[in-house]
Amino acid sequence: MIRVLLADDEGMIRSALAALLRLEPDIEVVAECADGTEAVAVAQRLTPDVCVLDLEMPGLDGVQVTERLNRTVATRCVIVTRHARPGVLRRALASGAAGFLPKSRSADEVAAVIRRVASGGRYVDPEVAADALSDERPPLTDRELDVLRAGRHGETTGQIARTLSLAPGTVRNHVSAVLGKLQVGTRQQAVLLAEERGWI
Amino acid sequence: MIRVLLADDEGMIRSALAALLRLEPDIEVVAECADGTEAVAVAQRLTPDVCVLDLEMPGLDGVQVTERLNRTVATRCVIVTRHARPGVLRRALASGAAGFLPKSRSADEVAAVIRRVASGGRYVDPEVAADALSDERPPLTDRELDVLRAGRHGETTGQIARTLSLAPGTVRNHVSAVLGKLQVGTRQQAVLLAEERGWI
DNA sequence: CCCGGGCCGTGACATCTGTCATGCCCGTAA
DNA sequence: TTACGGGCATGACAGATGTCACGGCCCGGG
Repeated sequence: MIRVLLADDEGMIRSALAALLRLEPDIEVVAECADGTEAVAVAQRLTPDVCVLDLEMPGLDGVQVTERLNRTVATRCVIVTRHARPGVLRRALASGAAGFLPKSRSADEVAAVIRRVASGGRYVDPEVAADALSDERPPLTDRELDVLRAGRHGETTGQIARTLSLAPGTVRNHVSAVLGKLQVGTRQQAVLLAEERGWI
Repeated sequence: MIRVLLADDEGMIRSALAALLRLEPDIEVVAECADGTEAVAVAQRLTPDVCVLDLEMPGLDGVQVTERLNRTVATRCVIVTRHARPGVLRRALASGAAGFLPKSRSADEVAAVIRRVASGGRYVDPEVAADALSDERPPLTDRELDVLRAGRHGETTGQIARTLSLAPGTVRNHVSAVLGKLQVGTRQQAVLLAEERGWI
């Protein structure tokens, strides 16, 4: 019997998956969680064989949950996400995830991936993997990514500068470099593009 | 037997719901669609009793699909969405939807709502309805909303002005009014807030 | 009728943002 | 060691953005 923890902030898909998985004779859903923090706590208590984690969750996201669990619990994590971009896959694998499945795939595949991962294997969606190999890796430097992250929600340059302890001019310069590399004209467009590609 | 069409661009949830609904003895899933345009075409051909439509879809969104179907086919639409805000509910009901269900609800409820709608009733999620009554309606004027929409993706003021056939100054003035009303400091923050609240 | 209020459109002005040239620091190759 | 390249930080400058005060339009109430 494979003991599974399910974490997704979207109740409908979480309960639907749980119901489907309960129909499988060799799978037992031992917990359902609605956010990352809860998932970590519950997983540490129950030590499920496999954790199926949504990437986008309030509190800790799927990648952060995976990192913590890999350091503390003997469990294997499958990350499920709506935005299946090469950058996201890279982050997921770097965090130690054993499986990666876009939500564009059918629900049937979840059980199959769980079995594979539970038996010690790994699973990465072939299509995203192909993209990740042909690959565009972020052409941005660390500091440039920092600036984009700090300016994600339309923060003013001054605010970004304060959060990063920089002079406003420096922030503007990083932004300028980004705009050039990404061939866009606005900070907001740069942020949207970077989110789109899973760089931040 | 209630004949149901399911439309959602996220394959995992679509297939999961379909699988669960097929377990219900009185419900038959006659079609699954991945975008709005397809949903309209298929619904016109099959005339299902109930259409379950995701709000966020490529091509036509759930509200637009509902509008078109209400003009052409004898079917009833349930709109399902991840972002269940009063503004969204308002738009959904204005389009003639018979049901409104946030994705935060459990998957079990879908079948219940389908039955209710199929028998001529309406269903609106009580929690969102309460929010919509206590109500925050957009404090923004039509033109201000136009400007926000045109500037959604970080477009420059000049571009916005051109798409709306306005002088740049006018656009700036509308933006300024919005920033004041919404108590934020940036156009991007205003856009994010308006999207958040379902105003655009 | 005339007035007031709300919304729209516009231009002048101050401020903020992006561009550019520059200097610093560090790791590496000659 | 020296020279070079890359990333980081900064300030001066030009252009875009937001603020403000103004005038026109329409509608409903004295």
